[in-house]
Amino acid sequence: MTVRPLRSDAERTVRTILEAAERVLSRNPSASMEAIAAAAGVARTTVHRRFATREALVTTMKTWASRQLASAVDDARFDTAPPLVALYQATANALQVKVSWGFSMNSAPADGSESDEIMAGVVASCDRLFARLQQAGVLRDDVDLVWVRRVYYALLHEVAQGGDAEKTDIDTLATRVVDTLLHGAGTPTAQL
Amino acid sequence: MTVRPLRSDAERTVRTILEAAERVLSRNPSASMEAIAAAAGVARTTVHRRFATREALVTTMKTWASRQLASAVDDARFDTAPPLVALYQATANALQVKVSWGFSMNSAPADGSESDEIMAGVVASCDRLFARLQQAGVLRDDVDLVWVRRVYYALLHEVAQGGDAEKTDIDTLATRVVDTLLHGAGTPTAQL
DNA sequence: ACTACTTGCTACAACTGTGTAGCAACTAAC
DNA sequence: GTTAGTTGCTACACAGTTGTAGCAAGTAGT
Repeated sequence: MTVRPLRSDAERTVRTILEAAERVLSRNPSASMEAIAAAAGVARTTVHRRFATREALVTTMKTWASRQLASAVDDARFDTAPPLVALYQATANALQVKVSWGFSMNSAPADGSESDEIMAGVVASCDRLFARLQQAGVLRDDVDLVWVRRVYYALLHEVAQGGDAEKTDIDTLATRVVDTLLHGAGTPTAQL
Repeated sequence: MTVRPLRSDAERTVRTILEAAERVLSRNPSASMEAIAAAAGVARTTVHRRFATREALVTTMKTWASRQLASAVDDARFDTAPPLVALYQATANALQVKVSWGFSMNSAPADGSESDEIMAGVVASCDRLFARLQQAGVLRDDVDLVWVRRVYYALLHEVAQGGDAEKTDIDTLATRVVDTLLHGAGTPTAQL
């Protein structure tokens, strides 16, 4: 159920396994431990030495990914920088994490788990930022901020999963997300 | 691998199983045949009588769902109605299908399968519609139409999955999707 | 050399899921 | 009443996955 802590260069093995698991599980969420071990270039028993159960492995992946995302958000100085700058920075930073850790970030974490709490914290930061953007007149007054956040997450997801994530540079992708979130795809005069 | 066709009221059983499978698999994509049978209120062997293998069941679900989506698109008179009307209609119709058949529509169909071809046809119709919208001046000239379609799909997905899908009426949801797609959430003056 | 640590390998037990077969019972049609 | 069709149930064979244990071998530090 929990990770068995070992010594020295085992650290490296753990990282290797986590990255391989992310690679494999993002393609096939129900891939076997055997497949993960093969991708990591280690024996299946070695994986079990580090992660007692499959569940423990996945939990660790989620925690690991959520921590990286939290760092990415912190680096954008969400609460102090001018809101539009923070939004752009956070988008670029989050994309970088999301491209490499898509599986771990998309599968919902267990209630009360560490990753659950971290992700909830990120959502809270996000909501605060959008509130600031609305007060600054960047977001319309009549939009539902929860909906805005959901759209923002969906756009991040879309851009991170799309095949262009590897070959297009982060800034182009981030610009696309923020621009679409703010202005959509229509002309200003287009009316429903 | 294929569905075994039987006679009379077996038709009803098949529908029951398909709907139960959708309900169960949308919550847990790797749920067992046992769980699906239980949800359908039949014995597991009965499921196997209709669908020789698990794969056959899923394939049938995808085909079924994609046909319904194709109907929904046809009903919107994609190619003849004024483009904005068609977009709104198609959105409302598609949402109705997507809410009840989320699993079957989201999981990628096998290459060359019937559902694959149907879904490809829907994408083509969709792209034609967006091209017309661009020519009509509804969509900006500088936007990438492929990106627009991807955002549109993502918005549909978001709205159909969100908990509000059951209790909010379809027109409100469709309006939300189209409005967000066209204008985003920002004020016209907001600049990146 | 000795020790601690880690790994690969083989083997094994337990469990789960899948697909098939046979049989008794029920239903509707004729 | 007979028949065809359908279902539930039990049972079984088979595959694959998970988790554990033991042992030989390799590496690094002392």
